[in-house]
Amino acid sequence: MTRRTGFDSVDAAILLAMTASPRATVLALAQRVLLSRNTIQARLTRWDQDELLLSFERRIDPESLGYRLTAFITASVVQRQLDAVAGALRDIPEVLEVHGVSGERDLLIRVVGEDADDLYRVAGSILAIPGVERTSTALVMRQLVAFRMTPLLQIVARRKGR
Amino acid sequence: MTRRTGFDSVDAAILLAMTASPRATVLALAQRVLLSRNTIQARLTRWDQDELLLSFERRIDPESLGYRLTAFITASVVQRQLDAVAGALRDIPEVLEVHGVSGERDLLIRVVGEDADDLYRVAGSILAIPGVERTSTALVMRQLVAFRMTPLLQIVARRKGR
DNA sequence: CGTGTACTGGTCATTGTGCCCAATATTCTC
DNA sequence: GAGAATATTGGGCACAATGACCAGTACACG
Repeated sequence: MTRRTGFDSVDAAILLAMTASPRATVLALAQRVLLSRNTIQARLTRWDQDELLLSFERRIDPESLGYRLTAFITASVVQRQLDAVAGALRDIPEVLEVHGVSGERDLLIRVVGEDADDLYRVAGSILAIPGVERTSTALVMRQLVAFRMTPLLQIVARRKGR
Repeated sequence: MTRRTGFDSVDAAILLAMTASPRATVLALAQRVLLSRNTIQARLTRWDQDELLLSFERRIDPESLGYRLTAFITASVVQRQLDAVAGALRDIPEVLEVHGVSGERDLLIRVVGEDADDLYRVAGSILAIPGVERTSTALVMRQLVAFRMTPLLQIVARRKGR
């Protein structure tokens, strides 16, 4: 019963509809996707049983909260202290996301700041974490492509199986 | 009327409640935040009038769609062709997000792939875009801190003004 | 070819929604 | 600090949506 599988093509179709109009009711979605209300309901229920959707926080724009600047900071860390560093990063509110990556640098950190000074302060407090060896900051100057999932959803929605 | 301003402390409180339970009804939110139902309703209405919330797509996990690998690709581009490159990137479904950044590299590109081969293919098609000079790929091996907004929300919720 | 799963169309009571109102706080502006 | 503009409140209303059922049917898989 607990499929534990991800989204199938039907899910993708529903997700597309929801992306188009997030406030839509279940009924509205049903006729948009040409499925019965019950089916939609069942899917939705499964989604939050299996926790397939990511946190709502993702829909909150830092800019609307007054954090106008975003930057990506790459950092090299002493491998032994990786977890400690991760913990310290978690304690910095302006750190929104941290990835452990392959390549020259070990961490890719997404941070925000209210303004240039603020961002500078945040960058400083990251560099101050014991175990962090080098950092370099790349300021986001322009959003060329805003986060999107639609193209992939369409692909998944099209492929009939699964 | 159209405040066009971002979120204030009350909004932040509501957003926190919504983050805690995204499926909560307006009534439930109201008593959680200790405000009247009408106030919540008014805020919500304003949010989607002013389009303060980011797209629902953000809540969809690529992994649940079968795209198990994520990578960040940095790229240098011929400045003149920046817009053309951005356009070409937009045509690649696996490209989820593109930022124009300061620093050595010009672009920071978030991509996904079904597996290593797929990711390699995607990286290749980016490198093939005219105007792209160099790229380097950083594979995401671990999520140290998953995207979050709660710490900032709490800060904004606390500060009484605005 | 049989069995289990998913989808359907239907009904039901309950709850939430969107909208209205007038009264009262609160905040802002001059 | 007076006055005006704006937010919040509590109340009420008709309507729509929800979640929960159910039995019948289509479908896919082994």
